[in-house]
Amino acid sequence: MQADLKRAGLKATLPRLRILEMLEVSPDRHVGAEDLYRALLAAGESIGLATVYRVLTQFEQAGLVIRHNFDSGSAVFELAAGEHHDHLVCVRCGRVTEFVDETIEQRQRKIAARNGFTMTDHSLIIYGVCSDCGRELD
Amino acid sequence: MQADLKRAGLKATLPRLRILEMLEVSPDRHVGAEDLYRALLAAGESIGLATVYRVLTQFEQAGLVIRHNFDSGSAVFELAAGEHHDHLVCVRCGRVTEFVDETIEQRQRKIAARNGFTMTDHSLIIYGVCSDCGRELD
DNA sequence: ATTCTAAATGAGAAAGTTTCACATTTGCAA
DNA sequence: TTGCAAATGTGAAACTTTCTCATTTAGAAT
Repeated sequence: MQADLKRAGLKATLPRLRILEMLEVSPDRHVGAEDLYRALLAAGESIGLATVYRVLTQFEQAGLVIRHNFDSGSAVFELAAGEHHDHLVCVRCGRVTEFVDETIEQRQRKIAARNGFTMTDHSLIIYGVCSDCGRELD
Repeated sequence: MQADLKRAGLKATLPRLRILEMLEVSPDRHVGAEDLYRALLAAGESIGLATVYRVLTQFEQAGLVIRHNFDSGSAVFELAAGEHHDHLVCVRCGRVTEFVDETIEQRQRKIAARNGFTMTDHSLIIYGVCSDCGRELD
């Protein structure tokens, strides 16, 4: 925990520990900065919103979290545990499901190469209506 | 031109015509609302920024343009001419290249189905360094 | 343990993007 | 032409994110 931060070259400060903790404990793996901030307040911590943004950006740079720009307008963050994956986002309830598809991964690499790009990252988001929300539409 | 708007159920007003025109003429197919606004001013039009946003949103809803949320923080818009495609974005110069890959399209549909999602849309962005920018790195 | 210093934080201001409200204007049908 | 609903321009407002800077804190060196 503290070690994760040290390894990332970051001082183990209280706000950083709390934010990391919150990300690990959070019911949804994908949370916005504002949500995280409110959750911290609700948990009795007093951490400034600016710190939340700062720390999330540092975590991103350190590879501890991943920032996603879903269609919502504001970014969501996810603990970078485990391997790379892509996302299915429900346009009704916002539910996020993760998936991996090696075929797509391969083709992306090919496409980048074919176009002379050195791929640094990629983002695949499938938007749709999840099974729960689809059922509600009688 | 006027017909495109009528067909979309939108009155053929001057601002809408100018914005559509600008999108067709624009050197990059992918432009931000602010850029578009400044281009209109530069062209001697006096169209409010709010109108640009409003009209772009209407065009999006009418299927005339597509809104993308690249990593830049603000949205970019693209004329919805031609068929669906995905994007390669250069993280250095911002250059956008389009591509289509039927294999990826198919697998996406499969993945959505397998997860009980009714796919409404999707967004695949490959980030990387384009050939020009790669060359500059000595 | 104490002290010291660079780094980190909190608070609020500020910047950037997008939307809203409302008085005025405009497209279009009668 | 005229009338009216729809659209626009302006500026304010909402929202997300970053910045500034005085104060606090983690951790290294005593």
